[in-house]
Amino acid sequence: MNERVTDDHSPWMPFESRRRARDEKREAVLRTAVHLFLEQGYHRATLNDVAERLNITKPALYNYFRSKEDILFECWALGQERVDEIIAGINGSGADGLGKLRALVRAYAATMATEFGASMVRFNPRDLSPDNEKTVRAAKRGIDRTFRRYIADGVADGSIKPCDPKLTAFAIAGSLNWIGHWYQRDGALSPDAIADEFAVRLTEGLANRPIKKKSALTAPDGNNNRKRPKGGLHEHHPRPAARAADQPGRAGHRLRRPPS
Amino acid sequence: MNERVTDDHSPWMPFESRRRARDEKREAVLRTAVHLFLEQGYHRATLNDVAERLNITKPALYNYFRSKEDILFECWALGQERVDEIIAGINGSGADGLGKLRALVRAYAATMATEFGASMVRFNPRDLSPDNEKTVRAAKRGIDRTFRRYIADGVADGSIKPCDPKLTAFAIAGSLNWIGHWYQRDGALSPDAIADEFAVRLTEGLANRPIKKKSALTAPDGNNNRKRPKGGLHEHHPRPAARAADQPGRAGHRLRRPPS
DNA sequence: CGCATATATTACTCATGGGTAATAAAAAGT
DNA sequence: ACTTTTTATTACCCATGAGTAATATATGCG
Repeated sequence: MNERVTDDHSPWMPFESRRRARDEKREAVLRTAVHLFLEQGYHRATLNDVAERLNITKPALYNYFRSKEDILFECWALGQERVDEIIAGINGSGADGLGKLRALVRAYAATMATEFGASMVRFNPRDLSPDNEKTVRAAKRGIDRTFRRYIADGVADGSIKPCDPKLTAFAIAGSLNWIGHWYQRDGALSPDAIADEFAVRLTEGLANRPIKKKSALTAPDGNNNRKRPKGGLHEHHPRPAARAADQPGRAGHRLRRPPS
Repeated sequence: MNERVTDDHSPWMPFESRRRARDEKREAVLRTAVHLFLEQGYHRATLNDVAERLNITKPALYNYFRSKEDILFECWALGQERVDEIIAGINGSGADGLGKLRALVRAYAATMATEFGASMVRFNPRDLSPDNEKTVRAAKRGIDRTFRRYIADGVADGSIKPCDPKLTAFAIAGSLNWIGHWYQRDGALSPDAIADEFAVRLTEGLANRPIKKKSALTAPDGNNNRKRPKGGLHEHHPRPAARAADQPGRAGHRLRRPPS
């Protein structure tokens, strides 16, 4: 389709750069929004605040998102996508229960030190539409199940001392989730330092063997992912067109898109 | 003053019963409010909701509280008072570092399973007036310092293995605070069961000696305090009088009172 | 009873902020 | 250059809900 590249300029450049510019702006909105939502709370932060900080005006935001709630949900989704990647990576590794648990603790702790990660635990699901709320709650249960499964696996394969997987998972996940509440991105502790410390401390009481090494497999990007969580952040997001209620809330997962 | 008890009815009865009735209503407002604030979030729950559930109307609430924010703050204060009592009790005990830490973990966990306890970690301090926000943040720092101090004491007296008190305190407090997010008061787990389990699990990795007994001194009321946290809930709270801005936000701590 | 005080109701005000309509200013395409 | 599409702006609308004024109803009390 349209492969007439007769003259010397690729006809794809404009399309591509336009699409990229759009997604970069979209991303900038989410980064600004998650920052303000965490700083002031979802209800106190206004869309005017978000727009003003981006040097645009409120209605411009509606070229990229359908509603304030949509923005909230997309912020959450970026954090969740990161966690999904982490879990997929660990499931693919051949580690035993304790190894998988340590890897999860480490990567999850680092994620909680990002703003999109913190949004997963500091946003109130009740502020979302019923559909989006269901999606979020299901994802939270999924994370909880993963913790419990790794623990149960470890008990089964002997790498973890016998314990109640449910309460143990709550205890560990609680410690990690709380990072999203106290971590100051301008403070002294680096996300990696916290992640390493927690990976050791939260599992040493459970382990049947001493700690060997920081399993690096679970943190594909070694650095802290401050600024622009590069996960699945570049995915089209076509555009709203003239305003007209059309698409429902959104499909199963990912491939979210604005109005039109 | 006024001890003329010439006729057969104590002149104190009416005053007293009136004052008590008032405080009971005040308390009922707070219990309803904390429930709705936790269930729907502070901003989604309206004062009409609170009033309706009490079979009164919104303006009636202003006989007991100066503002919605005042109600929010008082909910938090009840949870905080309970924690203050717990810490005071433990400080008075002669236990060593590990003993004090275990006692705190146990009592704090049980508190987090109450609605007023959960309000301490689920309410956003940013929703409070600047003064009240300062009070809350100071109290949070105080709790954190207490955890660190008990841990440092334990390391010093040999009852706790060497560790970083700061991160260890964050880890333990995070686990406990998270209880306020997941605990369902209509679920299977009793607050005591959770408290016992957490007291053991969160400290076993740190202890230099095995666990001996559940230190009962820190939980004065053995039962779970479902319904009406009887702490410092009865304390006058005079009344608003005809509406007129008068008293400032509130003094140092406790002895809070309505408008005028 | 009859005065005073406390408590509650009905009927408002009014600031806030999400969302939209109409339209202008850029880019892209031809 | 001219047309179309995308992106942004200005100027609104309007639902919501906190808080208030005026007033009515209990309750206490001499």
